[in-house]
Amino acid sequence: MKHRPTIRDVARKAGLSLSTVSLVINNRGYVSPETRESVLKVVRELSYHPTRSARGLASKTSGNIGFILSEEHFSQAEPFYTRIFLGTEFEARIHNFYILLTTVGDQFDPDQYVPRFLLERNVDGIIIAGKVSEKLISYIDSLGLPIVLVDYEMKRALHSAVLIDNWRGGTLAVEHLLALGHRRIAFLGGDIRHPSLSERYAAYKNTLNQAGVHLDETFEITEEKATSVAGGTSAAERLFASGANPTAIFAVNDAMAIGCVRHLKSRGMRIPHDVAIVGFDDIDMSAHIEPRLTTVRVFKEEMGKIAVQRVVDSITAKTNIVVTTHVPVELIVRESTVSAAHADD
Amino acid sequence: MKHRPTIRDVARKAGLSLSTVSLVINNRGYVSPETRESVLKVVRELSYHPTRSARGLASKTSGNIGFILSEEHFSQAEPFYTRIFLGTEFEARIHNFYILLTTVGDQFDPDQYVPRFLLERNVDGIIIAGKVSEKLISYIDSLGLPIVLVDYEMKRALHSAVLIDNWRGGTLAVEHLLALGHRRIAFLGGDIRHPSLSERYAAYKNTLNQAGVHLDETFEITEEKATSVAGGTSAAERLFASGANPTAIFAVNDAMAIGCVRHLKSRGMRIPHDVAIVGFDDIDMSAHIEPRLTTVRVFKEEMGKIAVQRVVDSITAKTNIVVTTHVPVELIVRESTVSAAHADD
DNA sequence: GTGAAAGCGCTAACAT
DNA sequence: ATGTTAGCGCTTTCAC
Repeated sequence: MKHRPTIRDVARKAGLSLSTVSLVINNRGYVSPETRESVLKVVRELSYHPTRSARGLASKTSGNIGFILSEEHFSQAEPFYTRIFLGTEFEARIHNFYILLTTVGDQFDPDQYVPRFLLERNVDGIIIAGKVSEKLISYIDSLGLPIVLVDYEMKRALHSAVLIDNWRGGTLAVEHLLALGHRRIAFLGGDIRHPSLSERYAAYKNTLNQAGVHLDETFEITEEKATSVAGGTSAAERLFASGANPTAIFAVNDAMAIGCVRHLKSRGMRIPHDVAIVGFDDIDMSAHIEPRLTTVRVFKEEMGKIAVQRVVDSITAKTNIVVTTHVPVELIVRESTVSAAHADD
Repeated sequence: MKHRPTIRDVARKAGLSLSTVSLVINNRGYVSPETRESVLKVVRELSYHPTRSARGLASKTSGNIGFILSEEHFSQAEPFYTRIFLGTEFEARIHNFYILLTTVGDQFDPDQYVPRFLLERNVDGIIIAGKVSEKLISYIDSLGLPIVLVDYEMKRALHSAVLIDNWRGGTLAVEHLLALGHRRIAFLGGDIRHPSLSERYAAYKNTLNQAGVHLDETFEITEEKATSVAGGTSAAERLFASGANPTAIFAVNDAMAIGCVRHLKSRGMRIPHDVAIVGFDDIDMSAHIEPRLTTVRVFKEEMGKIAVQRVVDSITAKTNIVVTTHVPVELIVRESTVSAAHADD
């Protein structure tokens, strides 16, 4: 026998039929223990392994999970979503799936461009990270593929989602600043249309309210386009240009916080002495900038793992239960707040 | 017609045979322009797309490229290899391939564990990042799959490889320190068995030699197990514990450089005033630590892209040309060397 | 240039 | 519990 063995070879050598061998291999149906054992023996002897394509064609499954990310997140190699992606890769292997990555633009027009793995029927389920066009989501729905959203939710919860506990995170961050005695706490936000970010903003306002701190609109920067390092710098510029004099800043994510730190340093301000800063996400960099950044840790790999578990559940169980998971967060106190300025009112 | 169209539907509607349609779709063989156009018209009308599994079964191709990474690199989410991986994802989509990621342990025993995509014939070519067991490489060879190595090379160049120009990088780094007036330049290395690292070490020694600087063995730490941040810290400890008093340090990679910076700071030494430091790799963090790290930039995404191009070449051309690419490097001068201490001999 | 026919290797009814 | 029989949707000789 020259070429690699097929299920036929196994059946022949075991003196059984194709279907019996198939049942054993897929661990399905009822096969007597003796028969099963003899099949497995031959499988071992021939070191037989089913071919993915053949399986796929016959069973209409691919063994793949599609991971959809927005173009900008991917091209920037965003440390946040990259981590989530790596988390899915990790978990996928445990469930014997592979992850197929693709990116999509802001807009979605099915006549224009559709992720290839959807057209080719090359995925059994989809994980979507971050915000994408809702048209795309309904398109995928129409294909009957299970979808799990990560760090994004739609108005009506028709899909399983893995979300950050943004409300709690925002609350923890602001409470931390309050506990340090701060009262003039600014908010540095970006594109607040993303549900994760708007929730952090809401938590900020709520926490201050609860504490009886007057909300000052000049302390809130909420229309910076990009929630990036550059966006953080420019938001900080605008904040101080407006004459605001906060003693603490809650940045909507670490990237903005880092940009903000950069700007404050350039103004000769000392952190946390003059201004304390809290970020959100706990990206790798946060622990390495000077001063090390106090932030709200998000378990990014964990989110990816859970997303895979959910989508695998939907694929295998064929059920349509919608499960929304809020992954807990953790306040990580570091040097950007630790020796906080004293309250001044 | 309820379900998605097959090549049959296209053939029928176009009044042609399956094979003709297939030829058009695959852009192969000779089909008259009119026929071709009429096929494409029907394809558009039905919005037909071939199914990957069916194609794969018939043509014995998968449309996937396997990416093999060592377990430790992956689990640590090593920023270096992660970037290379993202580079491959990026380029793969351009060539209509998907990347399937897997990890392998240090040892390879085909009777023990073989990457699933190899057993399932689910990849058309392989990219290997970093050092893996040579047994694994020969095993893949025996399957007849093209291999491209990234940041690793074997004694005899039987495989295409995408390599860093480590020699030039090491030379640039040390020359930079020499130009700043340093003479007592230490080397902080890790597991020198990795060809990339040993080459950096060799370049270090050669450059000092060329400059007529005496090589002092107490200035060379070359048996630290891990080339990690922790490894850098411990290597730096040992360096100074031995009584060495360098004015500059060339660390074999940024992770070690960062660990070294950490140790120097804890000793109260000022960088670059007391000791200047150069790293290698230019991982993201390097630009964000304090002081910002002078380093040798490696174009990691670029390496991933080139690797995909090479493996796609081998897959499509079916040729066996071995191409070794040395990706250029770039010295990035930052604060960890910029106001260097003065030469003292 | 185009068509007919044979299979790629497997799964999934349906029988038995 | 195991076997028989059809395909899954495509590519690929080989005729014509």
